[in-house]
Amino acid sequence: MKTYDDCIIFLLAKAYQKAHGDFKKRLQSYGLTPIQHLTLEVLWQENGLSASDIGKKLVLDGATLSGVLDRLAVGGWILKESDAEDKRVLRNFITPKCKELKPKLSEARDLTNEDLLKPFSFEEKVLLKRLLRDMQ
Amino acid sequence: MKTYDDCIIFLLAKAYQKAHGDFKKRLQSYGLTPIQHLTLEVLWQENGLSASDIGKKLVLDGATLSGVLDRLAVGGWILKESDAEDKRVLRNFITPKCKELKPKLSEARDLTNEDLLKPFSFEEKVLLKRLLRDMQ
DNA sequence: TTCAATTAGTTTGTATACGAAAGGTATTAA
DNA sequence: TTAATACCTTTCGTATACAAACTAATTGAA
Repeated sequence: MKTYDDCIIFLLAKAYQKAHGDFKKRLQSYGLTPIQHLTLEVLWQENGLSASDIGKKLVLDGATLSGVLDRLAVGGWILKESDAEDKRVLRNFITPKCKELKPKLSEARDLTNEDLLKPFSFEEKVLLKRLLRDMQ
Repeated sequence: MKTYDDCIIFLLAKAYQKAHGDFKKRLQSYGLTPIQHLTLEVLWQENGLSASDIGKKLVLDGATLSGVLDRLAVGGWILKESDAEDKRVLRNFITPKCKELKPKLSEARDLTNEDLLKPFSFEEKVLLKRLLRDMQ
């Protein structure tokens, strides 16, 4: 390991930086950030999850998610409702506006993914994803 | 693309999160962060570079680097000196303490890289690095 | 030469990210 | 039944990250 260009930490940082930046630009017109979009994605799969649930799925700190969910609520993307059985829990529900825009938003993610993987063959795409998963 | 687990943006985010977190832990006893370490690495290669120079090498925003260099100076890792020829430029120089600790700090980075790549064969390591580079 | 455009660096504002601690609620154990 | 423990969320502090606006210094073109 001589230079930062051969350092996996640096390479991952720069690859993530590019992916995040590209996605951020594509989402700009919607007023959403990448992590906000990702959070909505979890709720599209399973509406009404708590911050704790979402954090487990996305491997994200509760403190981080607290702010993300706040901004999503302020933006009218989700609605927080207190759980009747367990008063500690706040459940997060997709709003009609959010449901309506889902196809467009998912398309934005798909297009970004395609663009990012454009340099690679099918085999390379599969391999890259596997290698990244295996780092965990 | 059905779930975030097949999304390259998400996979990169999580792989980077792990690399960054592991490196952060390993550096904790030195009072350095990963990005601070990376900045020092640039200066070890070429002492006296300006913030602008470093930003070009690391593909980092000037606003970000401004804070990073400030904290490095406060921590006694670098010394800022005004350039005689161009008064706009601040050149950053490694301190003796920083030079002294370089072997230990480089070892910390190498060990983190080794740990992160432990799951892979030699061929997979080379391939992963190439794929990440080719994303740029 | 002069003045517009460019460059270097900082500051401000917004948004992650996480550790630690605080405050409220629920469960378990003695 | 109370005390200890575990859980859910928010707040605080620190550190990236970047856009935009700003000052100061330099360069380039008319």
